[in-house]
Amino acid sequence: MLDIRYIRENQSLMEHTCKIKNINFDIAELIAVDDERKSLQTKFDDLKRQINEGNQKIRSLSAEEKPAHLAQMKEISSRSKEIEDKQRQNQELFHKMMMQVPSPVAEGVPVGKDDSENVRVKTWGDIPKFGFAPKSHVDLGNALGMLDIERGVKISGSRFYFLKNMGTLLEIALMRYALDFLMKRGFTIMTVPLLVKDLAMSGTGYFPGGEEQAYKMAKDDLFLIGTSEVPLASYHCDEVLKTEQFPVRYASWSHCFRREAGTYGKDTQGLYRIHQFQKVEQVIVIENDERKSLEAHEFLLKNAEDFLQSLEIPYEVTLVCSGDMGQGQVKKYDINSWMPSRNGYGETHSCSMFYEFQARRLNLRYRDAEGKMKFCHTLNNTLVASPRILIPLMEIHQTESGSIRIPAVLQPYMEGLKEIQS
RNA sequence: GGAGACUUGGCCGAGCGGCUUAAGGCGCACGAUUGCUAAUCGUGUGUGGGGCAACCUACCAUGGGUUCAAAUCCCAUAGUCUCCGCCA
Repeated sequence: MLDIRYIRENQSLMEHTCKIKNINFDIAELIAVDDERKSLQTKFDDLKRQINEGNQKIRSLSAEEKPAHLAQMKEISSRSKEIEDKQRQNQELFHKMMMQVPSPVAEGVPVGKDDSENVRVKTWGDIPKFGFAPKSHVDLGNALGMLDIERGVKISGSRFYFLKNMGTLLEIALMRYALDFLMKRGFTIMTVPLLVKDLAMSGTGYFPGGEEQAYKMAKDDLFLIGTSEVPLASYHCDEVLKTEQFPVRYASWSHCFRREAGTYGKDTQGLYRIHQFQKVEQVIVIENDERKSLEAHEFLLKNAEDFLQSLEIPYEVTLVCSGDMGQGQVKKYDINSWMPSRNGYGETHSCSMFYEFQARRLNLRYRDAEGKMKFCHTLNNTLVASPRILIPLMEIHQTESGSIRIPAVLQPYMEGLKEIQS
């Protein structure tokens, strides 16, 4: 959500933003609704003032004066109720519209229609050349007893899977390594609720719009999180933080659930696109300062890059173009890791910067040095998501004999195991 | 799951339907004073909305309702606590 005053003062920028983000929204209509909101508010305030004044007078009136005065008061009161009704409808519409307004993009964000126009800003690592026919993670996993997709489908349907033996341990090792990694970089780690209320989904910007992608617990009005960004960023909602608390750095390990509606037939191979996965996520909350946001954004990116480098996984970083960005994002990097079986890069990380978009929705504020209330800035990035990360990890480190070499940093988390063999 | 009690500003805590657009205290900020990291006194101190401003207005868990008028009465919901039951 943005400040309506900002929207009014930057109408053409806002219209441009809708266009380049492919969001069908009428800024002029919003402003008209806001005009009505203001005029209703003024009318309502005035009637209320009359009522308050009239009420003060009642006690000092004589018995003869009272009936006439009361009749007049009734009249004003019913008028104020009418206005109040109109105001309620107007507020509802206003709020609904405000929730749809996109954030303008930061300077330097490329304009483009979809992910094909994202701009690569960096690559790291050499794309592996195998002296043999490399296997896919599915073949490797099956051969090494690490996964069972067929039975996952049998039990839960498409896009579900079982991990087994070293597959399970490797995933847990990655999660634990990731938490240690972030703790060393100043993050407070958390285990979070996996079921959240609408306020958290809306507050982080997933609703409205993303309802189809979330599993809903109908009886309880709760939603399974698709990322722990949701509970983490919501953690301080409705609170007023102190500047000494910044930067707030939270990391969590969680399971994540996504319906993947509308992706039928897409990425059906293996562990790339599934309904349930585990992730260690980074979230930062800081002051309302664009420069600090940009710094934090680079910090989050670097954490993920360093992590991938330590796992010896080649990757590219892309600056996501306007059309591929979400409604609230101001700037976004994707990290795509090399996946031999796809013969290309596949998205493994998404690093988002929001300015105050989420903080406004979450009512997440702080008092600045002058004592003024301000909305915070929020950012987030993946540190690692599994089993997707297992794709490059298994495929890149496979050997001719069909085993998988374990990167040195993970070995301590695998009781010193250096290689997964059949 | 059953029964009951409670929910007021950063905190504590008053509050017979109109003199409360919330007393008082604590805390906090600023100032004064005092021979000194304390005491005393004074002033100020919530969050939104409208307005250049003075100012007006809303907010006493949340949402409805009654009334000319609601923190105060009624209904519903949520949360906290206590007791009972069930259970890992």
